[in-house]
Amino acid sequence: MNILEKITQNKSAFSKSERKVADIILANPQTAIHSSIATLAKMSDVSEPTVNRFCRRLDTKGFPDFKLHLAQSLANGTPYVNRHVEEHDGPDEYTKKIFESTMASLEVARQSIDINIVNRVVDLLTQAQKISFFGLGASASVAHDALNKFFRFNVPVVYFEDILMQRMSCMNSCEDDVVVLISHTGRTKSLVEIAQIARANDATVVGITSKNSPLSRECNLVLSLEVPEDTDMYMPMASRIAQLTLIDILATGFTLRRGGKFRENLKRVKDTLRGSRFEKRTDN
Amino acid sequence: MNILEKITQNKSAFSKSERKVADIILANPQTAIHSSIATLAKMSDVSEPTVNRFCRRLDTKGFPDFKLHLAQSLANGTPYVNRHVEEHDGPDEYTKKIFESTMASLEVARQSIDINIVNRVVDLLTQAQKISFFGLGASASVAHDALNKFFRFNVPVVYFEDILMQRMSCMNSCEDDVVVLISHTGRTKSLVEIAQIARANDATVVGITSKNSPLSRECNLVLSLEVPEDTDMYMPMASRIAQLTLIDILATGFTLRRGGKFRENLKRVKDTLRGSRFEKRTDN
DNA sequence: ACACCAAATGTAGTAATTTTACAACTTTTT
DNA sequence: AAAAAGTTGTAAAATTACTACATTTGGTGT
Repeated sequence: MNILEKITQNKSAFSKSERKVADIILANPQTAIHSSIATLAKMSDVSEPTVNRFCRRLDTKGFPDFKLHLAQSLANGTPYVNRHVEEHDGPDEYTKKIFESTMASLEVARQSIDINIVNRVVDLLTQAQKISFFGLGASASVAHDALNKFFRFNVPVVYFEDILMQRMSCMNSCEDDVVVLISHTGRTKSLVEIAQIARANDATVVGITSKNSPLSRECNLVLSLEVPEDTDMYMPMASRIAQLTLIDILATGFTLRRGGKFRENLKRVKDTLRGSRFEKRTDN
Repeated sequence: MNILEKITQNKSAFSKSERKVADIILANPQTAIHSSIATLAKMSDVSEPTVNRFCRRLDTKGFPDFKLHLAQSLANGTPYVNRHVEEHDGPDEYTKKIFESTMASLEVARQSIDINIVNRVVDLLTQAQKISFFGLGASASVAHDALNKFFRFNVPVVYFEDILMQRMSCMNSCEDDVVVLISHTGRTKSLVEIAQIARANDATVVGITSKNSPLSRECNLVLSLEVPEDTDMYMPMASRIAQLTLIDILATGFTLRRGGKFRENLKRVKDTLRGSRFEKRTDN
């Protein structure tokens, strides 16, 4: 995707003159996007068609199209080509990289989401008698967060960390209940079992998990998030952020569906917290 | 900076025909950057010079320059100008808006972070005898997530939801303990009290909270995150994502500080989970 | 070492695109 | 109601990018 990355990668496949062009562009990409093909050719000390051929080699339609791609790469705030954290990275580098990769993952997640399913899940949630959120490990905190959000809506909402409690809760579920199961991989055995139990008791099971996973096959509805996880760190990071954002979306859809008066009620819930807080000074 | 925002802002200052152009571009910016001035003029049902004049009114050098700016704005992940969810928004709109506002908030958060403090906090954490993560309400799930991450590092790590448990834990803390307190507003009374208790017992208190808040004044180190929160929804959304990303950064810094061997250990922790999961089919 | 072939590069002309200059039309003001 | 200011479109000019072809370069086999 990123064209600057592409240039450095393919550099070896370029010809001598094309490499001249590549060097000039990499050295000063900001100037490149504001130059015509003629000036760029002169700067690189090659002919204009060479610049054009260079652009095509990078799978762009031509020079103007190349400039567009380049402009986008520069805009992303991704001067750093590699978003993966490396051994020798200092705090400034890994901070930058983690922010950038998180944002990039959100972008990917956004594109992978099926709006129709979002809508249907919101439908289900608004009509539910009881809503349960279950997840294990890293996804437990996501379920925890969902509890916090939906609790404000004054609907019966359930969350357990303990798998036995989760099972018991699902055994007692009935037709108008919705069980939301969260798992990045969708391979956690006990969650799959819980999905089965919930369905056996006529509850509707919604999975926030990956497509074609064992868990997804047990769900009535699957909100799949295809998030590239940086496996170097051996920790779920981006996937969990995407799940949380999805929770935000469901919660938002929920409040919108309930209408304006409902939102006023939310405000009251928030105001209730005031007693537990220090007042904000009004002099700033 | 962002040209799409600029268009909607200046929309009232435009002439009738220019507004036609603005509408077409706002409706389909992705198409606009790949069109010539002629096709865009035809789509907007105006003449080519009108499009050109439109571009100049937005302080660009001309149509190609305008396309460059537009491309950059789109790359930034900010196609829709208004990121605030509104009453009448459909699922596609609020989904898009929430993703975009979340990403935008991360960008703001990134810029507000003080790398030096990140580095010092990582220092503290690597040297800590015991690490505690406490938060209440929406921040509880962030603390919960931090527990999940740091637990993998094989360091004594503590997390409680219950404020009495939090207090007791802090009373028993000693010099080499680090207490991380998470609160978006920094005005939650009991958390401020916990900070005081922890400090009285010689623990180092790190706050993930906003600058100049009551909580921040009680901390030894403050990682301040200035995140614009969309208060219309009366729910913490973006702030919490930023906090989680910060936790990711601290965890990453922690593993990097500990070196390569430590990371192998992490892999083993992850592998241990395998027994509780369904195997991934290898045929895809 | 020379001839030959293929790949690479440049030249010059062509096509597409954008911009300018000016004329016609609309709207507003007096 | 006429003039002025502002807006929009037409057509030509200028810029810019692209194509076809010619030349050069570098490598390979005899």
